[in-house]
Amino acid sequence: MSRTKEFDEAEVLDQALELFRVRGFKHTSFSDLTGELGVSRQSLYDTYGDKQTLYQTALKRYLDRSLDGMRRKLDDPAPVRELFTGFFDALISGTCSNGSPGCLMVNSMVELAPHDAATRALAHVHAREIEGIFASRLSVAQRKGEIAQDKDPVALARFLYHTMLGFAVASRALGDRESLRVSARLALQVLG
Amino acid sequence: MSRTKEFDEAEVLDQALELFRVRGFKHTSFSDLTGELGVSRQSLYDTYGDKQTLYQTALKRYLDRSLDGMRRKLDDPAPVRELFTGFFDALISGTCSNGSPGCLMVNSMVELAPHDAATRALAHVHAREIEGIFASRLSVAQRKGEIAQDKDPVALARFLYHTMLGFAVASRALGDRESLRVSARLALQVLG
DNA sequence: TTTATTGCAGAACAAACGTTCTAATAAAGG
DNA sequence: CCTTTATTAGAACGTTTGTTCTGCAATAAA
Repeated sequence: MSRTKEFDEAEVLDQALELFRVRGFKHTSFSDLTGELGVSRQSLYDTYGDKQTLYQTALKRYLDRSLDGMRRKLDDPAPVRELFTGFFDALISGTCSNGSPGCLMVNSMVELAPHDAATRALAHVHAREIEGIFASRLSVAQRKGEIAQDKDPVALARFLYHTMLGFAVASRALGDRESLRVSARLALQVLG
Repeated sequence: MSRTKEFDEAEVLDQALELFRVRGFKHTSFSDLTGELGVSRQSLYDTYGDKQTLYQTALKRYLDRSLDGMRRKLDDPAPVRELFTGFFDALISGTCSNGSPGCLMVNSMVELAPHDAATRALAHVHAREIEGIFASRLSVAQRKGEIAQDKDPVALARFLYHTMLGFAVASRALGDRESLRVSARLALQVLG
């Protein structure tokens, strides 16, 4: 019974995500969304709820996808230094790809986290999970003797996370990919 | 001739700056401004121009003040490592002080730089100047033998700038001051 | 004290916002 | 076919936005 949707639910969600990523939450109006996505107002509301809910859904999707990608990329027996070098290079090429809209989560952390509890919660998940992924991979490396015993994998992980945040800002506002790659090399010197 | 203003022009500008810093540009309405600043709409317009101009003026003021402060703090013959450690600690305590609204420039880089040329220009000034301040101080240290000859002061400066950006985001959204201090120590390991 | 000029308060404005209502449309089951 | 249910397009809603207009108050010079 009933009519079928004229658009792909997941695909349109991704388009909305991309729009939010480029323009931010407040700077993206509902008219922008219906215009760019080619979906009517009512359909958006029926499918995703109001603007805030849509944003939150997109952000959650982005977070999940990011974490999955990171886990996959770091689940590799290569030497840590090489591994993280490649990891950061990929991140810089990706996040900083043409037009460089940066990272939706970092953008949200700046625009919304201080005033929206849900976003703040997701930001904390982002931090905790990525630090966890980094730390566990660094621990393995430490057991294999690739990293000195006196280093704290958790502290190293946090540091790498913080530099990641900086890269996201730089790529969005300055977009100097090459010097970010150089910075990544320097950051990874902390591994010893 | 004529009437005198009932408010201090510089002081109110600082209040506006602080409001923008906490809430961002789009999330701060003109009513918010008149309400919190205790100045009438018309007076704000007469004194500072429209909202965008007011923001830009505040941002420029913030930038100048920041750069001056940094120059002053780094104009010190102490050993670089100590000097930068103190510098970052102060920055973390300041930017991350209670409520931690972060850095107005970093917030602007994320919210406005991609779509506002004037903000983007100020962001580039921010980057160039701070990198310059860092680099020149690092060069002095290198000449004094505090830093190995094979290191590139400009690359080091850029790296430190990028980590600074990350700290601003982390302090705004996560507000974990202590682990930022630990990260700062790790970042400064690149000095050798 | 008058006059000229600037500052201020609040009403008023059009435009844009997020959201909802209304009516027409399309598909699937009977 | 008809009925039912869901989807859609577009008008409409009330708010809020940034900005301006209007009228009055205060100051300093003449």
